[in-house]
Amino acid sequence: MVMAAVSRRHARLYVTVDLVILTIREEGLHVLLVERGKEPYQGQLALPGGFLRERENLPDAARRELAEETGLSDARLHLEQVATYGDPGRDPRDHVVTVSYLAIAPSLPAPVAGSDARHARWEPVDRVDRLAFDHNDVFADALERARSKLEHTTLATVFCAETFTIGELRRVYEAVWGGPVDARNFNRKVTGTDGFVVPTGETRRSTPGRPAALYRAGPAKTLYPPMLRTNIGAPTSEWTRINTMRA
Amino acid sequence: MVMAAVSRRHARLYVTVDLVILTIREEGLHVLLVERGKEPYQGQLALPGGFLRERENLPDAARRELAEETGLSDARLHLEQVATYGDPGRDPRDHVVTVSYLAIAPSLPAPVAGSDARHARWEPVDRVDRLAFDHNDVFADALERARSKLEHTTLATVFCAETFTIGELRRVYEAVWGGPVDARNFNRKVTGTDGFVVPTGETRRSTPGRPAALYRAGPAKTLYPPMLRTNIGAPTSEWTRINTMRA
DNA sequence: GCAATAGTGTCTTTCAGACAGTATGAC
DNA sequence: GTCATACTGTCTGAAAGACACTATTGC
Repeated sequence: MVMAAVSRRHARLYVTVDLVILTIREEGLHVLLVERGKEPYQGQLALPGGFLRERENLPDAARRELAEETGLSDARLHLEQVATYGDPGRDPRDHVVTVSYLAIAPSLPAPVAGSDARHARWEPVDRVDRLAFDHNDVFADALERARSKLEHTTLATVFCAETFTIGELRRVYEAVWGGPVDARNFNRKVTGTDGFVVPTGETRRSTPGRPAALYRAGPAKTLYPPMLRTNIGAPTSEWTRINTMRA
Repeated sequence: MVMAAVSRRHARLYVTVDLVILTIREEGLHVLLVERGKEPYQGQLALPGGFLRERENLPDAARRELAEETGLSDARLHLEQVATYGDPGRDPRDHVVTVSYLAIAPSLPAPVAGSDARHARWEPVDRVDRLAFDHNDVFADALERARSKLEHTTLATVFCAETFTIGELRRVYEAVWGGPVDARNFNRKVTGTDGFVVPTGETRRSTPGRPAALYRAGPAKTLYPPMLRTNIGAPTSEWTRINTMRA
């Protein structure tokens, strides 16, 4: 615990917006990370982000950064503020306050479209290790927010394409929560909750197996009662490994 | 919707910390408000707050402001960050970013001890009307955070004194949620949840009626399963009025 | 037929909601 | 005794957890 001298002067500082962009790829839940090109923490991985500009809104800044990094704009995209980090020592150069945003995107066919893909990449969330600055905390807080929101809201549909199967939606929950979810009880809950999903009438035929009915996101935004993630702890390497292999 | 020109320059701004300090007084849930002594919004009510200082932490700034306004320090006090507001137009003078904190204090015998009580006062939450800046939003978000946290955590004990009765704890829920809670089901839930409250063995004798057993806060921090506030809508003036009269 | 995925049905247990009744004090 | 508050007990219904079985495709 370092006791820094606190000045009496009002601080005038830079504000940045950092993004925790989550998506689901074949092998599970991923987060977008960038490799830092300059000091400090040169060469280390960090969350994408940037400075708030003069006369700019916080959500606008987040959307701008998101577009710069992924090429994604408004369409079917979730963006929510998570927390703010203002430790004087979190950036060795200067006192910088950062506001973190959680972004959730549907599975992207292209990896990182129309961006500086040279230094940006999707990383499996359970491989995230030593990020620059205090980004480990920022990331952990945002991930927990996402996990929690799946319990109380219909947010999971944002991870999916326009239309999706119940199985795909269930795999979203499994990927985010990091554990298996009973398919039968999940079906009951999802189809039984008014406005969660609405059937399109179409089906999707794929490799062996019965074709699955297609749905799209319903008007409901909250889940009452919630779908609680009991007994699903940290991704036990056991389940994660098995599931990673199968997928 | 005003479209302000966004500069390309990085903004260098003042950061403030605003506090939503909740406590329960005889007549229900109250929030601490201050009357502004100067422009803008002179004479209007606002949330207490102040500027972040150089080399100062956000939580430290919040604690400092809290001590200045209420005289309360660490002891048995909940403080948590809620959200950050950065609209360029939220302060007419300058672009100021504010981080809001929710503070929860036990019932204070003295109103506002050791502070500039001249301009500070406790206001019933359902009488909060037209606050300065965007403080209506800030307040609403923090209040909703408190209401939600009572569902999933044991936070309600922070509103109480060191020892308390189940009835007192129930009145905390009723005050925060703004509706009646069934005493019998509440007792079952609270005493049946491991680590929520622990009996002290003592009782408290008061005016007519059987003495109530005293408890203190247990080690549990979360409630699983949660205690959901179903069927408790906005404080229907009906219940609020009745309860306000009785108390 | 087999393999693989999709979907339905049932039993049990936990727990919230909705009640009525008993207990212990002050007066 | 009355009044007021504290506490316990029971019934019911909603819903989650834990199972096994049927259905529809490709091969």
